[in-house]
Amino acid sequence: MVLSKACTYGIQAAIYVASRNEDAYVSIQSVAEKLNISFHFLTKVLQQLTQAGLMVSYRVPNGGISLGKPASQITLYSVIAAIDGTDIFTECMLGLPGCGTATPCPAHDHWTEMRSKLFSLCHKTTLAELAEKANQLNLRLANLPLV
Amino acid sequence: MVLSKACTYGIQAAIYVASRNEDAYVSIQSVAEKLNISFHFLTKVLQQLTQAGLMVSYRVPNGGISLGKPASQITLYSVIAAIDGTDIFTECMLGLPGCGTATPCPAHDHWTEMRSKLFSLCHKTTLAELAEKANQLNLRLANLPLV
DNA sequence: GTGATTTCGGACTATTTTGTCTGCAATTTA
DNA sequence: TAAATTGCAGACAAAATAGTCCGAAATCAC
Repeated sequence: MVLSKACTYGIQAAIYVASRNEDAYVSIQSVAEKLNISFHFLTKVLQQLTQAGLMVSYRVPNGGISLGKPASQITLYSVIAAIDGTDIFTECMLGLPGCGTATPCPAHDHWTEMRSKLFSLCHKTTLAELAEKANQLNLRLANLPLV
Repeated sequence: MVLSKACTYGIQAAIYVASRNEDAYVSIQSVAEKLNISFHFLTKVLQQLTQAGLMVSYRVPNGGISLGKPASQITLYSVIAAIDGTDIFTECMLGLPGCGTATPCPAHDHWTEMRSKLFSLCHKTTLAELAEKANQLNLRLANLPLV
């Protein structure tokens, strides 16, 4: 799996919050229910996003979480970086320590190209774009089988 | 991490075996030492490659393992598929069950493009190419820090 | 102030991945 | 035939990830 489960949950939740187009807070509980994610687990994941400043939380009745800045200013990259770190954007495909331009592994060139594509993709993709897509056509966002 | 450790070990070992340009068998022990991988763990990984027909083993003094077919006919894809399976080539970025053309997730289009690039890259990259690169300039292949 | 709701923080359990160990099966060599 | 070398198979241990639970801390509504 390229992203950890925690990270995919975080992205899903972020998109969901952004897609509401409201400034009001949403409770983590309701997000977890909508997306079919374990509430307690999601709580911990979202804490990483608030600590990174991507979300703000309000610990109060009818409080919850909300985006820390405009959805158009939150990149997919920043969400991934806050949860999984930046390893996937820098790591050697073969996991070799010290692989780089100076001492490349055999797969280095191919992989560097892939990584930079992923890097720029994640940088230019914002929550605003993803949320808009989620709203158009009721795009799929929850961890539910299709039955 | 996009590939599991087991998978990176398997690829490294496969490249190493291919880079020897010999038909003779190599003991897993010596491969493990060269690449600085745990011998027993590598043994289990390579069993998956022999079961997939990518390698052949010879259980005998001075025996070991060897490629099951010409290095030019073993793709990076087949090695990855034998160890990690094909999930990374088909999975939704957000891990959503049932995400596809019919019911896409918001990141679907972007990700499908990345995946297909990865797919074709892994299909066109053969052990022969990687081994050749490894031989040119003594390219990096072992799990050793650079000191 | 009291009670309700909500996130925060840490401890805990479960599952998966990674790594280790031991004995066995196969086959050559002497 | 006996001994040595090698991969195979399964049991086991350790570490990382995923998921659960509970007691706070914060703040609003009354």
